[in-house]
Amino acid sequence: MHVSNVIRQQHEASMKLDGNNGHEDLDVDISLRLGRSEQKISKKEEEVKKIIAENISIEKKKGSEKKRSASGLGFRIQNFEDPNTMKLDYLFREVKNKDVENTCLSSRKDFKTARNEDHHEVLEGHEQPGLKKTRVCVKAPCDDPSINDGCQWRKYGQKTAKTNPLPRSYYRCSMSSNCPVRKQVQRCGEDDTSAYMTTYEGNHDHPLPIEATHMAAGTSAAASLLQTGSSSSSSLSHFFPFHHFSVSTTNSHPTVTLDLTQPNYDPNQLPNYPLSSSSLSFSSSARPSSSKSHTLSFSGLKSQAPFNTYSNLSHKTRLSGQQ
DNA sequence: CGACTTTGACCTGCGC
DNA sequence: GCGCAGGTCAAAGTCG
Repeated sequence: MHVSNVIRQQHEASMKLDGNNGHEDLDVDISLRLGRSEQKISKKEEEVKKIIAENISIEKKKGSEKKRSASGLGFRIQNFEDPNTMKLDYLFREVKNKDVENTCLSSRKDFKTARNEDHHEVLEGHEQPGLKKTRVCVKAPCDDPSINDGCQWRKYGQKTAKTNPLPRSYYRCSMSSNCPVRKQVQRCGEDDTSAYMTTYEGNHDHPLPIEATHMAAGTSAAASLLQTGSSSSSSLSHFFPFHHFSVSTTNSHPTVTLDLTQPNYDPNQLPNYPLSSSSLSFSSSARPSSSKSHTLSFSGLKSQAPFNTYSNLSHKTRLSGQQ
């Protein structure tokens, strides 16, 4: 929503200079969703690609859409003037229309209720029976397990697993009395005190501070990709060139693992993929250890911007916490 | 005194 | 059904 507002403001300013109405042809829609689903879309990947190709040609004839149904799935950054991101929208829409075994998509009713009037909405995930919540693991380089990710957490337990001598701490979000979000923090290795694995589970039921919103957006994006069925790392890396990216399913928990301890990715190695025009990357930095503060930052990448307002927009949002 | 942490007990899912 | 292990509860302790 923040990015959307910035885009809108800059676009309106640009339109004023050009003497046009900024509301006429700008329609940026950002949707994030964190829930759970089965992963059966990948089997239909080829079919979906065909559908995408067919519909893109049809849609180009129709021109830009001013209004469209809320049929997105998972993470979606739409610039309706951008044919590349239109492809992503078609992927979501057609996957829904085809109802790929109707296992990983929310119902139309869900989208109706999730979308508000000004087209800026965070779609809530709807849990389905038989599959546990999607988890997002973030391996972050830091010497303090209490990474400030913008949320307020209350520790409710600690356990030492038999298979792992390192204790695991359990936290729940204390910003709201009924917030279901929980996280687990565990040191990555016995001889590795410089990195912690944080596992997030659930959706916040309350407004988040902007720092936490960025974090939630990043993790939600990763989880949503998992839901779309892009289960292979190579496929996911096309969407999100993270430092290191892996997907696993343990105990029926679909899990996306983001490894921030890996070196920064090389922009020159970005795959030549249409969707790279709207992607996210993760980066992290640890301040001098004496300060006991750590920062997780999420930066959006933009390449080949066909939309002139992007050229002036810094997509880098920074999530920082000080203790 | 309220919020948070600690920690042993308890609950629950899963494999055998 | 049983036992194990992960996850959660809740009372007691700690801290500001």
